[in-house]
Amino acid sequence: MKAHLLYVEDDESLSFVTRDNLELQGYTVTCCENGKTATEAIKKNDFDLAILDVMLPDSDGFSLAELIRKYNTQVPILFLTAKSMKEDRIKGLRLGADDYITKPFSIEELILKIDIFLRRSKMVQGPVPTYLTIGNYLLDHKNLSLKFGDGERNLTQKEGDLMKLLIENKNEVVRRSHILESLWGEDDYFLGRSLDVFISRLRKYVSDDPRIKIENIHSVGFKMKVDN
Amino acid sequence: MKAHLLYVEDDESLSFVTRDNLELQGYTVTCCENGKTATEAIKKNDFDLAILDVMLPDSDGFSLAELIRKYNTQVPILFLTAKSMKEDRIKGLRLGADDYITKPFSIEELILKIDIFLRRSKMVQGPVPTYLTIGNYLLDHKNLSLKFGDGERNLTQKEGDLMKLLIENKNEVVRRSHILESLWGEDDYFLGRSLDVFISRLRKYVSDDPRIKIENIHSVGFKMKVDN
DNA sequence: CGCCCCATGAAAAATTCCCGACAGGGCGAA
DNA sequence: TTCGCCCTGTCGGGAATTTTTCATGGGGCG
Repeated sequence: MKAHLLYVEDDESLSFVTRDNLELQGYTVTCCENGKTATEAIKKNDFDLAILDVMLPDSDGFSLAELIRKYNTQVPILFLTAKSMKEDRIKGLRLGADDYITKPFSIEELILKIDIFLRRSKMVQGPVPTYLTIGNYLLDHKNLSLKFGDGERNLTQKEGDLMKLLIENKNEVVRRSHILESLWGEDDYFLGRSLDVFISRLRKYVSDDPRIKIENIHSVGFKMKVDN
Repeated sequence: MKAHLLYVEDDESLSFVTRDNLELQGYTVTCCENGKTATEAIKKNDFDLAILDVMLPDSDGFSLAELIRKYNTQVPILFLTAKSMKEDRIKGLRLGADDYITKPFSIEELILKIDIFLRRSKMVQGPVPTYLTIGNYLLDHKNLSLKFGDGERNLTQKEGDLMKLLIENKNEVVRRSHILESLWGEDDYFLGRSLDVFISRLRKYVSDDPRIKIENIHSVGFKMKVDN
């Protein structure tokens, strides 16, 4: 799914280039040259992100931001300011803008910022973290290794997967059925016993840090807890 | 819950003031003066946001950012740069930084940015926690846990379900037959005795808050009452 | 007063979990 | 191919937890 951007900018020669670049990046761009058309566009569409020039012939970016916020309190808004005026910046940020970019800007920087904000709103996938931590343990799931202090233990695939699942849901209940389905693909009584065995093994592995507990929730599942 | 910030800055006179201001804003701040201590802090803690000076005596903000990203691909990272060097900016942004602030910066602006990023990362965090409250208790039905102050107790499925039912109808009568049918699926004499046992147990669980009472309505059902 | 309902502790029953021991089988090394 | 190791799954029996049942006593209501 392509992200849909609103781009309001009165300088046509600039907007033409910028728009082109953004579309090359795979975004759908709605371009407006003044406050009036922008207002209409805002009313008609749902955007994933808005880029607003502060100075417009018949309006200004701040009013547009306010309007956008009436429809949606979440859309990231980026302001384009000619000078880096501190007052402008702060006013914009207060209104719920997420960032400002001072002209002249490099298209590369703009695209990076757009990605950052879209990533946060889940439109763009970020990379997977290399390490997961719990207490003083460090799980490197890709390499199936569990480090503690300067010690290190290799895990088997299943051990690693289970550990990952528990850490990703630390302090929350993970249901047996959920574990069985994501690790074994099915859920029957005997696999349940196998799971118990793995849990028992993991308990041993993490027993060096007394703050970590893998609690059983009777007939529901497990909860990996870590005290502070 | 307070947000926990990592702040890496080698200029002590600056960091002292900044830290003070941030703490006044209600943040918990871990302050580091060099790359070494920062590295340790990153390995040991989970932060909600990181503020990194680009220039450090023994390291630089970029390496720290890379390290942080190995543990967590989501934490917002803000860079502090002495000059607004384009190269620096872009390098930082590529590494997954979320913004940069050029020194000298106003504390107001810093705080605004922090708020923006924290707000955003909270929103992206999984679904809104499904808490039900009664008095000073907090029921997380999905995780079968009942919190009171800083204590927490795990509930069984049935206990949790019953608690939920009562809280959802707080200050209203819930009929025995209704409870039995929604928790046990049927309504006979012995299940009724079981229900009594559960009610009795829940009464104990909520006895830390004297305002909460589970009243019996003779031959009708129960009412969970909370005074003000 | 007498009957039914409720409260609650205790004990029994049912279910689920734990974990040591070990077996089958995959896989690499010799 | 055979051997041996390691991962995984199976088993058994005892432990632990949850749920039901039971016994007793109190209290409301007609």
